[in-house]
Order: sequence, then C-alpha cells, then structure tokens
Amino acid sequence: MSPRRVTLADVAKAAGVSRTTASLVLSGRGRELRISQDVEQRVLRAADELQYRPNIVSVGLRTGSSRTIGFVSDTVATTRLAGDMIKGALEAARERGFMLFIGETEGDAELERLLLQAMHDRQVDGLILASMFTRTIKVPKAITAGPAVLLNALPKQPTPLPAVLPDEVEAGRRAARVLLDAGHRDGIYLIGAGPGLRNVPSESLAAVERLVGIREALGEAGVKVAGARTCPDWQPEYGLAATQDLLRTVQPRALICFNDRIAMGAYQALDDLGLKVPADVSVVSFDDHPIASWVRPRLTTVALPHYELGRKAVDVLFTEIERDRADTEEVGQVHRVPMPVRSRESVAPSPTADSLD
Amino acid sequence: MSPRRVTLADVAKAAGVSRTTASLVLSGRGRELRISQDVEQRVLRAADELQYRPNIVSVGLRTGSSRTIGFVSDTVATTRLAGDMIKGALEAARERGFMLFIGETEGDAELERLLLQAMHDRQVDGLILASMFTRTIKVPKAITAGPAVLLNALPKQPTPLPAVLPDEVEAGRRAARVLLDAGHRDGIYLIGAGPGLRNVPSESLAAVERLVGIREALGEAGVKVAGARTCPDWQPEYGLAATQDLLRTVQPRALICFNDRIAMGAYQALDDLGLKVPADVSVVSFDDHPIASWVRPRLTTVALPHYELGRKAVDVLFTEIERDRADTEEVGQVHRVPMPVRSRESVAPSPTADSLD
DNA sequence: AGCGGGCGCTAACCCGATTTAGCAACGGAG
DNA sequence: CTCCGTTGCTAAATCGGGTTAGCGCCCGCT
Repeated sequence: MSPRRVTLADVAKAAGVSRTTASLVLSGRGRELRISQDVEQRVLRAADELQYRPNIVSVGLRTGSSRTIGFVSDTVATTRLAGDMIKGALEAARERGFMLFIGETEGDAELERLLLQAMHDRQVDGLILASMFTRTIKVPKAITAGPAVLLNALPKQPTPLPAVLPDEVEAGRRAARVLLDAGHRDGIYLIGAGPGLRNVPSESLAAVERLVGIREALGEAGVKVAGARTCPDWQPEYGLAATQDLLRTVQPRALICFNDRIAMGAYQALDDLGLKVPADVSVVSFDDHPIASWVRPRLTTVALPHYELGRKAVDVLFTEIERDRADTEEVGQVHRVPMPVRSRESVAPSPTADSLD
Repeated sequence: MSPRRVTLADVAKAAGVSRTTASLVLSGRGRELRISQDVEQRVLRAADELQYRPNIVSVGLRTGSSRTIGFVSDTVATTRLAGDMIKGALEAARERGFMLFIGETEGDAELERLLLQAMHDRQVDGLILASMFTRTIKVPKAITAGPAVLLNALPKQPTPLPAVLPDEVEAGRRAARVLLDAGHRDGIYLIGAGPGLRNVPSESLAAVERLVGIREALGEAGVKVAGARTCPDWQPEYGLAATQDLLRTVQPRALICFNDRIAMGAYQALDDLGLKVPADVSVVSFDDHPIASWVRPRLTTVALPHYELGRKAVDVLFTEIERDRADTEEVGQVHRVPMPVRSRESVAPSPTADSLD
C-alpha cells in the first residue's frame, strides 16, 4: 500500500555509514562526538533526499518520551468557551512539537480512571486535568505518577500539583470598577449571588471569588452593595426570575450579573418592564459568552480567558516536566490568568454622578 | 519517581514462564497454541496481581498500530457545535479502545501538512479530516497513504476517500414540511439564499442542498416560494438587514432562515416592526445552535447532528481500516447523517389554513 | 621500531512487546 | 527398542531508533 517509511537504516545505507553515526549526526550530537564534516554532510543530504522522519513511536519506546501530552476534562471539549481552552493548549503544545490526546470523563470517576490509564499506556509526557467550571476536584491518585497540571480547578485535598485558574477575584474588582468608573455609587445590585459571602452556590469557586472582588473594589470606593438575589443555577431562567423578583421592590441603577446567561435573563426582565439598558439600568457581567456580543445592547462583561488558560496550562506543564528531570522539590503553585474586561454598550454613566472629575 | 511500569517480562518471571508464553496467553492465543490450563492460570494470575498493562508504544512499534486516530480540522474544536463532533468521535473511538489526537489547521495548508506529518510520525491508524462548515476541500495528498475519512466535507478532486456529511437536502425538505404541516401555503419567504439555485453563497454546500430540499418539498405540495433575500454572510446582522429589506415590501406568513444566526437577525427585524412570532410570522431555521433554545419564542430548527457526525466518521474510518487489511477495492462513498427537526414555539398553524384535514 | 594518544567511526545492547521457528519430553505404533 | 508425531513451551529475531563501550588507524614522540 503505502511505500514503507524511510528508516534510519535507509539513511545510513544511503550515506554509507553506520546507523549509529547517522543517529548521532541527526540528533545534533555529531559535533561533540567528532564526526567529520564530510560524513555529516553525506548523512544530512541522504536524510533530506529520502525525506527521512524519525518514527516517534520508536523514539518513545527507547527514550520514554512520546512527545505527547494528555488533556483530560470533565466535559470541556463540548462547549464553545472551553473549546478555546483546548485550542490554546493545542497551539502551545504544537510550538514545542507536542501533540495532544483529548479525553472526556463526563464526571465519571471510572471513565476517568480508564482514560488516565489509556494515556499512561501511551506514555504521555504529562497530563492536564481540566474542569469545565472553575471548582475543586478530587485528584485521582493515578496522575500523581507523572507531571500534571490542574486547569480551571483546585485540588480538594492538598497535592503537589500546580493549578491554572482565571483570576476571578480581580475579575470581580474589575466588574465593580467598570461601574465605579461610570460614576455609579448607588443602586448597584447583584444577580446570581451575594450580598454576603454565605449567599453563594456551593461548589462554585467563581461565585465566591467574584463576590470577594466586587465587595473589595466597592468597599475601597466607599460604596455599598444595595442588594442581591441569588440563583439556584446560573441559567437564563433563574436570572429572569431573580431580576423580576428584585424589580418588584426596587429600581436598580446597575446590575452586576454573575455570568452572561444570568444577564440574558436580566435583560429580559428589564425589557418586560420597559426599562432600557443602559439608559435606565447599566449591566455588567462575567464570562464573555458569545451571546454577549450578539444581544442588543451588547453586553459589557469580564471575559474568561479560555485560550490563555489553555496555553498557560501547557506552559506550566512543561516547566513541570523539566522540573521532574531536575528533581527539584517545589509545592503545587497556583497560577492566575487575568480576565480582561470587554467594554461594550450595556454600561452608561450614572445620571446622578458628580461631573466634577 | 514513579515505580517502574510492570512489563511482560515481570509477569513472565512471576509466573515462571517465558515472555513468549506470557504474551501468547495474554493475547488470547494460548488456546490455539496448546498452552496448558495450569500455565494459563499462572500467567493470568500474575498479570492480575502485578496489574500488568501492555505498553502500547511498544505494541505500536512491533505491530504498526498505535490504537490511535488523528482528528484534524480547520477550526472545528473551537465552536460549541463542532465540539459535539469531537465528542461523538471521542466516544466512538473509546469504545474500541482508541484515543484521539486532535489538531487544528486554521485553514493553513502548511500547518495542515505539518500536523498530518506529526500524526503520521506517531503512526496513527487512521485520519479524520473535518471541516467546520460543510464544504468541499482540497485533499492533501499526504493522507492518501493510510485510511482516512472526510467529515463535513467533500473532496474537491475525486478521491477514493469516503465522506460523512449531514443530510442537508432532507433537512431542507423537513424544514419546508414543518411549515406545510402547519398549513402554510402562501407567503413563505427564504432568508439567506434563494429563491433560485444561483442565489447562493459560493463555497457553501449547505446553502445549495438546503435550498434544493426546500424547493423539492414545497414543489411536491404545489407550493411556491413567495420570495427570498440572500445574505453575504450568514451572521445575525445580515439576517437583520435582509429581513428588514423584505419587510419593506411584503408581509410574510413564514420565514425559512438558512441558519439560526440569520434567524436571530430576522427575530429582531420582526420585533422592531411589532410583528409577533409565531402569531404573525412563523420562523423555521437550521443548525440548532444553542441560542435557538434560549430566545423567546424558542426557535424551531433542523439540527446539525454534530455528535452523530463524529460517531459516524469514526465508524466509517474503522470499516476503512478493516478494508485496508482486507485489501478490498471500493470507491469513496458518501454517508449522509439525518438532521432531526427540533420542534419548538416559533411555528404556528397558518391562519389561512384549511381546517379540513 | 615501539608506544601513547587522539580522532573517527561502529558493534552491540536496550526499550517492551509480537511472532517465527524449533526444541525437549512423552506416548504410541511398528 | 526405535521411530514418529504430539504436546507444551521457549530462544531468538524483529520493529526503529538511542546510547555505551570500544575498535582501528594515523600521528608524533622517543
């Protein structure tokens, strides 16, 4: 069928040298091992002419490195946002000549075990354990064997694994600052969580951290949260219900929605009452879901940097792989990736703002 | 660091037999090769106790099969819809004990070449070449070497490669039938393409095929397309503009939008004029983008079966791999995956419908 | 001439499995 | 008792590279 692959032996024969010599030249160690210029050229030319490419499977068997990393997620590959995470990881890996194995566990521990095993069987050089939502996960002990990184997740039990996460606290601060910069001081309500740190959906790290950031930034400006409504799940229908409930008693100047889906519900609740965004109510949110730039007015939101998260995870994994060789001891560090504000049309200056500055 | 992997040699030693015997037993060929029950049990027990798992890299080197397939796409991993494609492929592959290499070309031919090379270097057993949009692609000659399948794409030049595609013609028929079943006979307009087969964005297979299906189904019912507006790109803003343009001259009873993003624009244009969906105008569309079930009224749409497409591609690839071994000659077949109708609230019975049947 | 040493290259082993060819032991037939 | 055919297992080659140890040769020195 396909003409048999060109092997090192073919190159060696064509160049009239031994396999050893060919190997040395091609791995760049020819210089230090005093291979003559003449032979070096002959080997290089032969390799080029035959279009030789080393068989990575073979190299993998001998050296133990398959130039491959495993990307295991709960269900991350399925969502648009998280697809970017994979894309970032893919590109960062490619730049180093590595490929990615993808696997989804669907939250099934047994599936996860099998998947990790399958990757281990293929001698992956490292693993990225990714989560769809930012949360704490139980780290399967199977992965403590080799280099690994948690992505968008923190270990439930203390482990030496490094983790890569979006900087949600700073994101909360930024969301608040968007409103503060627009002159808002009063009538700022939260939809999805708060106002206190106990009024937060469990399991969701993002909720807590965003809330902390929001309160910090507002607090520093001497501004108080006017009120809040929680949502059992961060879906549009709950955002709608929560906002409707809020609007029954007060008229807010600004809403900080805990994600874009909630904001969709809020938009609808406001629209139903004839309230205009942003003239009557400013809205700021989190995630930068694609829908945020589709709705009118387009939603100002603090973006989850999925692409960068993916890249960063690979970067950290590679330092981990290096470290493994160097045998340096170090604790599992937490890396935070900044979440950028996407300024769009859902925020307007507060009508009550001082025009002093 | 990690306790060295258990190898076949370890199992053999523990069972007190040779590696050959252990291999024979574990590969299930012990029976036909007359290994005694006693030895068989000893080997199996040793393997079990040591938790032996064969090193697939090694098996790959020896047998040429890495139990891995490559999934190369233009940019498919990034979108929500297409993520499902990967998920389908992932699961179908996993059921057979295969893993997936993922790669994105970004439409860059050079990148594609490198990616295919990298996969070839890792001895993938087969390749899936996927496209984000249904379209014709130039098949890189690098892949003709091994088994391969086109996914969501047709080859530009004739090749022996099989292809897996959504059944867009039937989808067009189904969309039309949704309206026909609701009693619509008049005032059916198309947004995105048509009315003639020449009024179609180039490169888009889906446009042509959906249009063909629509015209067939309507034609069979003796119904004519009342008119159409094309869109330079199938994005909400163009859907908005096209629908606004349409509404300047006529009031439609029903719209068939060529995808959900166009339908979003159409929704807005109708809303701007105070027209209610579905009371005044029924809307049916294609793709089943997540947004279709978020908007109110939820959009009736003919779904792209991404998950099934991914599964099917893997299925076809495996028959291709078998075929490769059997050396059977056969042409590149085109497999069509049905597109299901998601009936929601954007279609109402025609007010002019005969109430006879 | 004999010896030491650097230079340039290669033989041989290794990674972890599969697979081919064949060897010892045993039983039954002649 | 010898010969042959099974039965039950194993030695060795193989896949395609990386790596270690070391071999021959030429040179210069004494």
